[in-house]
Amino acid sequence: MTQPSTTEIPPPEGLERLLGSPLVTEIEFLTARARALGSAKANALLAPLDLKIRSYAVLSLACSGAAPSQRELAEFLLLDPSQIVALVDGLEQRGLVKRETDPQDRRSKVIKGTAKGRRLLAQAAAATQQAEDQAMGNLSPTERAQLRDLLRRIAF
Amino acid sequence: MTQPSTTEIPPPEGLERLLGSPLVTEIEFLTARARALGSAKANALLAPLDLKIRSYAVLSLACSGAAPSQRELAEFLLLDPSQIVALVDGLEQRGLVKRETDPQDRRSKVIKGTAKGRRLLAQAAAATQQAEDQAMGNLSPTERAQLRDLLRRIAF
DNA sequence: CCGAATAGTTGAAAATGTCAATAGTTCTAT
DNA sequence: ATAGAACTATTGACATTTTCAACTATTCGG
Repeated sequence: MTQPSTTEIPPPEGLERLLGSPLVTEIEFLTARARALGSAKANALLAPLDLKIRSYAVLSLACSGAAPSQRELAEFLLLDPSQIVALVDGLEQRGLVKRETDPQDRRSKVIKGTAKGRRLLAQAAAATQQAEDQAMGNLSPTERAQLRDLLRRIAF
Repeated sequence: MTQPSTTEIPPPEGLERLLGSPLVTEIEFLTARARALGSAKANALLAPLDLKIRSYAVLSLACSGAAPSQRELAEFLLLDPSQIVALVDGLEQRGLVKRETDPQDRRSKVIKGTAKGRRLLAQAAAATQQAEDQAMGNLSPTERAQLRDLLRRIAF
């Protein structure tokens, strides 16, 4: 005796009921969900290159020409300094980045991408670009630009 | 020439240099950073109520009237079902929600907020609202609405 | 020069995420 | 009607991530 058995339309997802919840109006929830979906996709596309979002971000900044110190990476990526150590260790062992002690301040080490690192970054950037395209398939280029700008203003 | 070092101007944060990095144009990175900042703030404001973002989300959905099953919560919050068990356990032990086996399908358990749960939710919602206000202080009400809509479209 | 502060590193503990196995229930196809 | 497939919640193991407290080397301020 199931009520919606005979001629009722089965909901494709069944979660429409929850979409009306007040939670869905909260930016915090929406960013968390968008991030979870996006990073899952990006990680999947980066996996063939033996990178994750984290290591990709470090590699990208290392190759950007900005020559960030590990402390700067930690602050920028909102990670604990000890995590940066692990990430840079991994990339350095693969010959993708190198540590250089800053002559100005010999406590700090500047992270620079190697030629090999830049080559891998090119592929990785293509992968994340693809992930972004998939994630934002619903949005027009204008809307994507809008979203980028709005996010940038709450992310810094 | 990327060296504007006319005089030694110590930057207030020092991270401006990294803001020009290509990484900053990637939505994935921006949502991750926005989410990290936002959830840190929200968690801090929820801490006095002995809630975290996760438990708050479950409580909110439980009290929404939608009477979600645990499987639905898992899918909606993009969490493993086993994590839902733990979250609901915690809330149930505090008398904030209750489990009811669905008469329609006795495998599934429907989560409903109690009166006590709704009272706490009211305070918690105020806290997250405050967190959101702080996080989006830079944005006008119109921009906030825009951001919400754009996020909603990539989050589902 | 000396003490305070900082950058990187190490290691441990706590929190999260992931996954496989299980019991009870429902569904599907004979 | 029933056997087998599929699904829900649950448990427990295991990996990953997060968080934090030391410790060394170096720089900074007085």
